[in-house]
Amino acid sequence: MSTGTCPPSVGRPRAFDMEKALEKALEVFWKKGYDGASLSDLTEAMGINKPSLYAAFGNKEQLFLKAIELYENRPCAFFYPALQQPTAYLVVEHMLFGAATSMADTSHPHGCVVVQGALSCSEAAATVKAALIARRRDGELALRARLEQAREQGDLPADVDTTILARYLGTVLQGMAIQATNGATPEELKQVAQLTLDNFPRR
Amino acid sequence: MSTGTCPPSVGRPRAFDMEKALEKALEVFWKKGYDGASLSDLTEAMGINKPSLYAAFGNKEQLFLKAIELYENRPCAFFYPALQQPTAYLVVEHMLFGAATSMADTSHPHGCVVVQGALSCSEAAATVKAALIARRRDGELALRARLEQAREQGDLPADVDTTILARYLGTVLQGMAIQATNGATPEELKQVAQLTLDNFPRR
DNA sequence: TTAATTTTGTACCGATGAGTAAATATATAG
DNA sequence: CTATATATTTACTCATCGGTACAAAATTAA
Repeated sequence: MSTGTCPPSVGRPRAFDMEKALEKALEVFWKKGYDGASLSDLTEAMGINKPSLYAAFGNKEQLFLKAIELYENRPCAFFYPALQQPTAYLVVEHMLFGAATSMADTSHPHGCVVVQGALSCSEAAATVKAALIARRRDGELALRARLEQAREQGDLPADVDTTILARYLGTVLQGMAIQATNGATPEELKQVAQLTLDNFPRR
Repeated sequence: MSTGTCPPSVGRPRAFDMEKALEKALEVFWKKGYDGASLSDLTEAMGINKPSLYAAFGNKEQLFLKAIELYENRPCAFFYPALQQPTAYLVVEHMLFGAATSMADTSHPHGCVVVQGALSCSEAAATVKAALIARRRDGELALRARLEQAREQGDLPADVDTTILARYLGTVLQGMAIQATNGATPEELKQVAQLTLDNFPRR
């Protein structure tokens, strides 16, 4: 039962690049959301037709989930890599400015697909909505753990409540996604990032 | 040309309360978003059938816009009333805690329909998306004007950039809407509000 | 060459989307 | 009572929705 991503050795070879197609699907979901993205939108952008899409990715829901996975693992992703920074301040600085840069980048849709992919949505999107909420919570928990580690190492004041601080930072980051869809420029988002950083508790 | 909301004196009287029906429509749009809310969802919640909806409200798009208008004028709206507070600090305090209370209130859908009603959406929703963006920007501009007035009155430090501060506060408020759809409790949102307020520049 | 296997293109499925035509019901004006 | 005006109900329109059946095409294994 080798259900991996490796292509089978026998049979007609796939005529398109799954990764490229998934990237295109991600852009559609990012721009239009799960409910707003139709299969026609998707197949057109991906350059394939429906049977190919279903054979390769399952269905619309699974395609969305795979697109989200790609989103968080792409080179321009900013959240998890920022956690590797050596100090809490640098972690947050990288995170906030990475968000400002990425979310207003005009080479792809504005904002963050994890925030806006299925926020208010139909019942058909309930599964993907739950998956996105879980991703947002996981991110917040990972940030909290990183801040807690910093606090224990004396890198943050001992009286800081890292749960609240992580939730606050998640709130600002998620708000920046909305600002980006409002049309905020990278500079405007960076001003928000800087103001947030100015208030960040230092050792 | 009296195209007001006053009912005509002749003809069969309307059998439903337009305001009540609009309130129900608002709840549906709030929960499901513009794309995710079907006319069946709407007519079922409103307790009327489609021709009545179209006769009374025009079409889905106009119904949405009227629902948004109702949303901002309802008694539990917190944004514009907060601007009436006598000091910048009190304005922001009322705004943040009003948001924390309202957005996690379980008597209606979580979050804010102006934020999440049409964030990522289909082309059919382009008009309402633009309308929501305009509302968010208007709110931010009104807050900026209030902060600027406070600054001129010496109620805020003279070196405060009210444009950036208003954008930052708008970002936090919009992020709180996302947190609310994540399932954050009123208490959790109030902790974010308090932390934001702790950093607010005082005279 | 033949068999087995997988992808592709076309053409379709039933369900649902937003929106409406037309008949009926209920009111007021004269 | 009659005429007019508006609302309601039912049944419908056409387009699109997500998803699939089927046959042709393209590959490897034997």
